[in-house]
Formats: sequence, C-alpha cells, structure tokens
Amino acid sequence: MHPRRPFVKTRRLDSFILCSVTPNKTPGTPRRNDRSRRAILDAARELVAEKGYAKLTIEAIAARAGVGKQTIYRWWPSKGAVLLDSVLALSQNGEGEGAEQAITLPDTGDVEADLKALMRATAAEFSDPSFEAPIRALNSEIANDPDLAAVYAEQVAAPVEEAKRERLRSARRAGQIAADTDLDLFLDMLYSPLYQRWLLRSGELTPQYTDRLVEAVLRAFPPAK
Amino acid sequence: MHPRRPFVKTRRLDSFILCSVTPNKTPGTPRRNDRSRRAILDAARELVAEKGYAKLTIEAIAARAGVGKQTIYRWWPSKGAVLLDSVLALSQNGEGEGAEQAITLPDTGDVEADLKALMRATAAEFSDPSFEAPIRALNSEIANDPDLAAVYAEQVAAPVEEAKRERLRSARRAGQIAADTDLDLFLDMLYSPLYQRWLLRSGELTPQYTDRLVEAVLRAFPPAK
Amino acid sequence: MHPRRPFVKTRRLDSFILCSVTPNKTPGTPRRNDRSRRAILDAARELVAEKGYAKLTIEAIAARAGVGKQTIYRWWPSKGAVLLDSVLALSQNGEGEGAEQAITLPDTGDVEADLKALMRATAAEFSDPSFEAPIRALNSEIANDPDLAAVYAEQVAAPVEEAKRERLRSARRAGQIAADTDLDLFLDMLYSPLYQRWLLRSGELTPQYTDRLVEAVLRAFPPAK
Amino acid sequence: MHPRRPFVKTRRLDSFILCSVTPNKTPGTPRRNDRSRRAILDAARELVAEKGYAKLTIEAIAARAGVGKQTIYRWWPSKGAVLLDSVLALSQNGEGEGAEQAITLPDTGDVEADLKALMRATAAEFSDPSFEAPIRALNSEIANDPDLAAVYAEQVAAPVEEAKRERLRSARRAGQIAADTDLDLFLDMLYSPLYQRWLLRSGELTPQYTDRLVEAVLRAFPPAK
DNA sequence: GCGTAAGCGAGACGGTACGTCACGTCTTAAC
DNA sequence: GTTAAGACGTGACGTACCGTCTCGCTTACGC
Repeated sequence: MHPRRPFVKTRRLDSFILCSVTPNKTPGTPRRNDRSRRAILDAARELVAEKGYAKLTIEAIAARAGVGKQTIYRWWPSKGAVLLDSVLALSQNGEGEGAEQAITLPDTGDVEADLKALMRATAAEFSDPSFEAPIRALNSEIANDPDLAAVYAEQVAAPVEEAKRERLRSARRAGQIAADTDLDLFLDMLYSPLYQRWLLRSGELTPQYTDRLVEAVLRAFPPAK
Repeated sequence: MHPRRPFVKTRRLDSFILCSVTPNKTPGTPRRNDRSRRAILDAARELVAEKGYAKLTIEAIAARAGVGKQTIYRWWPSKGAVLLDSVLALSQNGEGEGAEQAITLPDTGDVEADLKALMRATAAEFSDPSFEAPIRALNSEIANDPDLAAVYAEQVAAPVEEAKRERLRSARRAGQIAADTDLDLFLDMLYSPLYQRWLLRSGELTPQYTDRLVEAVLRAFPPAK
Repeated sequence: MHPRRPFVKTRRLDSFILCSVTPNKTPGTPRRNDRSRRAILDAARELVAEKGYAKLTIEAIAARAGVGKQTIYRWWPSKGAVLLDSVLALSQNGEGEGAEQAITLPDTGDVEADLKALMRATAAEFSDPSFEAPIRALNSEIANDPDLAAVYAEQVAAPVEEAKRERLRSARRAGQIAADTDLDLFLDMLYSPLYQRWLLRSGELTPQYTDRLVEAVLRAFPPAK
Repeated sequence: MHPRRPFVKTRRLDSFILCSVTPNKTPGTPRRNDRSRRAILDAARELVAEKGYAKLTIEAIAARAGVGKQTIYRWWPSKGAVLLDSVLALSQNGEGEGAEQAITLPDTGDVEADLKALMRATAAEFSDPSFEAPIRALNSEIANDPDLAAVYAEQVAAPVEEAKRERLRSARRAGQIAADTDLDLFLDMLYSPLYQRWLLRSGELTPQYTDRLVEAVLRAFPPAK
C-alpha cells in the first residue's frame, strides 16, 4: 500500500482478531500529510460504524475528513484498502509512533486456561460494536478481492498466526499437547468455528461455547501418556 | 421472498455446501412468466462468473436475460436475493420440477469413511469454478445482510444442517462417537475450518487436509471405552 | 442534434442576429420529457446571463433545472449545443408550437431607410443584456467547434442570410443598388463591422455609426446612372 | 502583465493580423529564468496547435515545458495571458532581442495596389495552420475577458491600427480617397469582412474575395472629382 | 566568497466539475 | 394487459485541472 519501515518492538496481545502496523513516513520521497491520513482513516471507521459498509462511499469519507477525494485515491487503491488501513490504525492507536511490533500471547504455563481466556477475549472483541461493522466489512472485501486478501494475510494475519503458533509450541514443549500436533490444523479447529459463527451469525459467542470449543480441540491433540 | 408451497420429496446429498428449493408456482396467484424467471437466474449466474460479484448489476442481468428491469424488481427485493435464488436453482437443476426435497447423507455405517468422503466431495465442490464466484458473492451478501442471512439459514442451511445432524445421530447410536457429543459443536469443528480456508484463501483444500481434519474431530469426541 | 420536422410558416424579422427552429417531438421513437427540456434551456440561459459562460457548468444547469445530469447528456453532445438550443428557443418563444418559419425583412421600397432601421434594431439587440452573454458565449463555441459552427450555419444563419439577400434582390430590381451587386459581399461589408465592434468591444454601436455604415456600403454599390 | 521597457525601433509590416512586443528583462528587479519563459510560451503554442484551446491546460504546459506550475502562475495571471504572450513572441521571433518596434506599412503610392497586397498577405496569414489555432483561441479569450481585451488592444491592436491609419492618411493626402474619409469606418469595412469569414468559417478567403473587397471599399470613399 | 533569499522543479493538497454508470421508479408502445 | 424498452431524478464513481501551498535545490546578489 505504501512504503513501510519495519522498526520492531514487542507488544503483548490479549485477543486474536488482528493487530498490525502503521505505515512509516519513508523520509525520502512522498511528502505526505499525516493529518489528512489520520482524518481519512478516522472518518472511514466512523462512517462504517454509522451507516454500514454498503453505504460507505469515498465521497462521504472525503467530506467528513475535510479532504479532497484525490487525496484518498492518491494513497489507497480501493475502498477496501482504506478500510483495512483504518482497522490496522485502530488496532494500535496510542502505540509508539510508526513502530512495528512483535506480538506475544500470554503464557501462564497452563495452555487450557490461557486458550480459554484468549477465546473469551476474542469473542468479546467480536461483540464490540466499534469493531463489528468495520471488520465485517473488511471481511467481505477480503473474500472478494485476492489482492487485498494477500495484503491482509501478510500484514495482519501472518504475525498474529505466528504468535499463536509460538504459544502452542510452548505448550507442546511443556507436554500439554501431542508432540506431533499440526499447529495449523489445531488453530483452524480452534479459531474457525468462532469466526464462522460470528460471520454468518449462526450462533451466540458465549463463554460456554468458547470453553467447550477449547476443551474439544485439546481433546483432539492429547499428549502421549 | 415469495410464496412457496413446500412439496417435499427425498434427495440424497453427497456434499455439504448447500442444497435447496425452488419457489413453486402457487397455482392460484401470480401470473409469473417462468421463461423470464429462468433467464434472469441464468443471466445472474453467468454474469457473476464472468465479471465477479462487484460488477454484477441489475441492468446487466436484465439486458442479458432480455427482460425489463421492472420484471426483476417485481419479484426480487435485492441483488442478493436474485443471487441466492440463482444459486438455489443451480443446486437442483434437472431435479423434479418445483419440488422440495428432504435431504439425507450417505450412511455406510462407518462414520469416519463417510465423513472423509463427504469432506472431500465438499472441498471439490468449493473448487468448482462455476460454484466459486456465485457462492463467494452470496456469502458476502449474507454476511452483511441479516435479512438475507435469515432466508438463507431457513431455506438453505437448516435442511442441510439437519441432515448432517441426522448422520451424526446415527453414528452416536452406533457408538462411534461419544454419547454426549454436542452435535453442533462437532459440526462447527468439522465444517468451519474447511469453509474458512476457502473463504479467506488461507490454504489449499487438499484431501490430506480434510482427512486429517475428520480424524482430529473424531478424536475430540471419542466414544466411551 | 435531434430530429426536426420542418413545418414552415412565415415570420417577419426586424433584426439580424438570429432566429430559428425548435425541435419537434418526432412521434416515433424518443419519449422525451418536454418539461425537462424547457427547464434545461431556461436554466442555461439564466446561468450564462448571471455568471458568464466561463463559469457555466452542466452541473449547475442540471441543478437549477431540477434535472439529472444524464438527462442533459442524453440529448445534447456538449455545453455549446445546449447553449445553441437555448438561444434558438429564446428567439422564438411564444411562437406557434414546433413550427419552422420562413423569414422576411421589412420592405418599404426605400432600401436605405429599411437598412438603417434594420441596423439600428440589430445594434439595439446586441446591447440587450439578456442577449449579450449567451450570444457572446455561443460565438466562442462556434469559433472553436466546427461541428457546432455547421449546425449554427445551417439552422440559424442560412435562413436569415436568405432573407437578407431577398431584401437586397428587391432593391436591385428597384434599381436602388447596382445591377451586378455581389449580394454576399454587400452583406459582409454591411454586417461584419457591426458584429466585429460588438465582439471585440472595439467601439460603440451608436445609430450614427450604423447610419454611416449603411450610407458607405450603399455608395460602394451605386446603381448605373 | 509584467514590467516592460519600451525600446523602440522601426519594423515594416506586410500583413495585418498582429505584431508586438516582448517583455524586457528590466535589469534591476526580477531574477527571471528566460529559458523557462521561452519553454512555457513554446509549449503553449505547440499544445494549442496539437490539442486545441479547449484542451489546453496549465498543467500540460508546465509538464511539456519541464517547469513547475508555480512558475507559470508567478508570471501570468491567466491561461489567456500566456497565450497572448506566446502569440506575441511568435510574431517577432528572430527580431532584435527585446526591442519594441514602430510599424509601417508598404507605401508604393498606389493605395489600391498596396491594400490588395496587404489583404492577400493577411488572408494567407490566416490560413497558416501554425497561426490558426492560437489566434482563434486568443480571440475567444479576448471576446470573453475584457481585461485581456484591453491588454490586447493596447499592446497589439493599437500600433497596427495606427500604422493602417497612417497609410490611409497618406492616400488621403494623395487624393486617392475622399478628403473627409472616416478612417476608422474605412478600416472596419475593409478588415471586418475578412476577419469575420475566417472566424465563423463562413466562406473562403481567396485573393478574388479580398481584391473585390478592396475595390468595393475604395468605391465607398471616392475622392472628389 | 559566502550566507541568504529569490526563483525554481516537483508535486501534495482542498476543491470543483467532468462524463459515466447504476440505481429504483416511472411511463409508454406493442405484442 | 403484461412486458420490453428505456427515460427520468438521484447519487457515487474515478479522473482531470484548478490555484495554493510546501518542499529541497540551485543560483546570483549584496554584504
């Protein structure tokens, strides 16, 4: 989307949905107005929340941000890209200016407890109305735009996935899950049902549900006795 | 969407994606031109496949179907509804004219073998390019339009879900899975990972993947020894 | 610009600038909203007079006319074409619905008196502020758009020119100007100086000026003694 | 437009369209890049000839001239002013650097012959395609922008008009035209028809036409016998 | 001979208007 | 008597330029 200078520092994550990376004013070329950039991302998020993604228009974003349309088209290739960035920006507001972060998940030594906490937090995040609309929208875009999907996968999903895998490796080392556990399959089974329920509104995301899900997944990858 | 008279007959399903129901010329009421209806649904499907859902327009459907726009607006409330119907129509072409069907899944007595076959078939169906575009599109609509989601859930998902549950009940009776298995959780864990991978393009849908998925899910619900 | 059905009737002209022809609802094809058409032409004329041609925009015309932009683009190929039509419509408002007219000029038998009156009237017309702006604008368009120039020449200029020539033929028959007078040259010498002064604002259009102009031109084509 | 120091020298004109004056680097004040100035004027002329005046943009001029937009806005108040200067520059390329010239017209003693030659040359100049587009454009601007019209009148038209009048005074002294000839009216009648034909494309500019025009105008102002 | 202020290229910015597309409603000619 | 055809008001699209505004840079004075 635009040049990024990866300056990594560590950050602890408490849920799973996403987290990422602000662009970084590459000191060389593009003299970009950061006030406008922020205003655009804020406006996009607000408008999605207010009107829904279907009624989100570039013109409305520009108007609310007090910005020319061209300033949006100059820096983002599509409405979906703006939305992606606006969600990214949201996920790290207040963070150290322009720094990438490595992500780690809590590790108390008890994988079941940790995963249950994580899943409950994730479910809560899904229910937060200020996340609901933009992420649902972003999801639609990603499902239909392979380019955006690739950016999302690289910028957003990959680091989070790696953090999840790292936590499971720790559990595997501790003998809490099978030594030959396929971490990706484990994560799919853990995470997809939650995501799917939310996306298709096919059921409530209760703590009971997530707890039982964690238990079932752990049963599927039992350590050798 | 429009009045339906459920006239049920039985049909065997070999995969999971969907299956349903054409509206039924309720003999009394609306003098509806079935030639037009078919032309519209065909045109919608073709156009989604050709251009993608984002570029699907009512005007293009009407033009290709050789139909006035009004004829579409008269019978469907939204683009998503046309698409839903067009996918439904596709899923049962060649079937007995205008009849609803009860659905059953294969039951050889070996639940693992049956589920592996089912999941492989489902994965194959996801890869069929003539299903790919419209279903992906339909999915976006459903994720963002709760009304459509409700119709989908009732008309499409419910009967399939019931068939899946029925097959699992049979397995439970046969002692192949735990007596206290939560069937919905079982199905979520089985089905969501596949669906999710496809939707977000986050991985290949290989037979190896589906087989290992089935095995893992079965391990999570072991019958009492 | 659009189909016209020429249904001619006679009309007396008292000045030279222009006069022409409304389009005629060709009964066949285009079901055109005449209320919109009129509103557009009126709005165009008003806006040119208010803001000047340089600041005349299609959007402003559409807005003032209470009409969609597309309705303008549907029927006129360019801003200049709208303007031409709007001036044409103006030149014959109140005239018999949709009828073309043949034009005749006053003929008292005294060519000098008639031409002086005609030139004074024309000069007065040029000074009318409600003609000033649109005609000046139209002129620029014509000077730079050969297509529009052709329409103008055919629809507007030709009938007026013919009427002028006819008046001069009458004078020639009456022995008031030379028998071998080149009518086109005569008219160029009579009319261009007036037009030029107005267009380039290079001098006042006083009755003295037009009178002396008429006298000089008549001196250039004296009848044989 | 910008400061000029009039340093006059004499120049013989052979036609009527225009002639004038380059600005002059007033040695004290503005450190102006003459290479840029020339590049801008050249670019403007080329682009008008290539694309037409309607599609001439400041951005395109700047781009072709390899110049920042601000450099244009710094020195010219409007597109029309650039165009005027570019035409002026054209009319005296090769002339002595930065010098104004007094203009004289050929005077062989035979006013009819001289005027015929002059009008033929002028007509030829109008037909030169490299003059056609920019002058036509300039004309539109002048017709719609009184400020520009004033600059044009003062810088371009006035000296030429004076030269024309001077030639006619000579003819009047020589008794070739009437002693009480209104020189401005004479020039209007001589010049406007030619200009008008060209501007509105209402007829060819042949030598026959200009010759007959000269003859007719001379007939209108006969010397006393 | 060395800052220093100007002119300069580049181009981002807030805007306005463009000409096009599709929407959903409506009217009409013709089958 | 329904339907295809398509005009209509509406509103968003993505693009082109506008005229203003920084940016670094170079360039030529004036101290």
